[in-house]
Amino acid sequence: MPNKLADNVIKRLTLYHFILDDCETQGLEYISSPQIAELLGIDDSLVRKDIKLVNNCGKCKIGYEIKPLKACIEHTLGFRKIKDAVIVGAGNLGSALIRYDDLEQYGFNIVALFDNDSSKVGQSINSRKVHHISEITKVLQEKQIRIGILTVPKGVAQECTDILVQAGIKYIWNFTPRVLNVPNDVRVWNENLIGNLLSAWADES
Amino acid sequence: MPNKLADNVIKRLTLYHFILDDCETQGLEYISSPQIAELLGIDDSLVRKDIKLVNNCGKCKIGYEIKPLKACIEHTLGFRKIKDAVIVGAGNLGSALIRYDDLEQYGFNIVALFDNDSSKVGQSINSRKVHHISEITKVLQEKQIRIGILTVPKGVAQECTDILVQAGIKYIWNFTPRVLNVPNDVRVWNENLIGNLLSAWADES
DNA sequence: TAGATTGTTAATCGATTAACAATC
DNA sequence: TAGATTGTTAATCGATTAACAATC
Repeated sequence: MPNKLADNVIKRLTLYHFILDDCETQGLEYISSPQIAELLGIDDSLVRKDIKLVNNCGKCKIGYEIKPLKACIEHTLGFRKIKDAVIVGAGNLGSALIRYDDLEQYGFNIVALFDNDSSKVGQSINSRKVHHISEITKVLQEKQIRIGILTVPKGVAQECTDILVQAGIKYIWNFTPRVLNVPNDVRVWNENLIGNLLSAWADES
Repeated sequence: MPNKLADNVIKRLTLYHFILDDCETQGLEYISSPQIAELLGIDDSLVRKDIKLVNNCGKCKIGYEIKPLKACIEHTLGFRKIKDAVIVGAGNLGSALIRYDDLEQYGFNIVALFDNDSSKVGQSINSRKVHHISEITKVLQEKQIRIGILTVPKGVAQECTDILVQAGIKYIWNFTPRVLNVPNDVRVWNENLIGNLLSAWADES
């Protein structure tokens, strides 16, 4: 990534990519910034600014060419670069994520799952093996994995985090309703489903 | 909700609630704004400002009393108010969400699921019935439901959205990698898992 | 040409951070 | 008292919006 983009920009670029992918499926060739802005309820000049950051140029009166713009976003956000990750917690959410093919399409490769339930250990979900949590250090170090997805019950969230940190994980995608305590060199993304849903719903008086 | 709070504030308040819940489990009685700020990597004055918005008062030198603060956040964000919702798409993600007990704890009550796969229709998942998508208008209007959770394959996302809108849904929690086209009076929250994960990972050079 | 669109600068807006008096 | 903390105002920072010349 050339210069670090702001989080908001990355999220919007991802949404633009969804739109472009959809347009491409429909066989369209061009799209304009007001069209994108309208779909997302944002200002069209913001769309143009964002697109400028991925080094794509539009054409006056016509807009942006869909295929190259899509490729620019993919390149800038690193969709093509394979990012290995593991899932800790082979429960419902963990199982759903490993079957969520879109993750793979955007470059995230789930290598394995971990759980402490011995009835799950040894099984395969979507052709990925479930290991016992005690094997985590071995597997992570063998495969040099830096991204961990945490989908365990909240009661063991911190305990599992400590194990992940110990094993050398640097990015934790946290689906538990818990705030995790980690060293400074580990980055946590709190998915915070509850907070997102509540803020969407907060318009309701 | 007295005055509409900013989305960022709502998300932070939810994270504070996670922390308070954890502290309560540990039997703690007080917590200070620098302690909360440290856990979240934000400024302590921001924490105090947020807490002021839910009408809770701290004590100099001691901090905030955990139980009442937790209750204030619950009241302001409406955790206690039951919010009925339906899930459209009884696949892996939909099935995982209906089994995700934390949603219920924060006041979201999933009433039913809908799918077009006749092998799923009639079954129950976590004691909620799976209906055929054609029944949606009937069920929604019967139960006055305004929140829909969309976990269908992206190819049918817009089609299902149109059905939801037709049936009177006003809030859509969108888990598909698609931007949905809706009328002005319908609010969409794009969960955008991909964008969130990419922005967490974007530090990596 | 007239009109729609891009690219870009300036202005605005809102959110976060810094600072500090008041309190216990 | 000394020190830690709250509550709050002012300053800063960054993100979004408005405006408009250039382009086709």
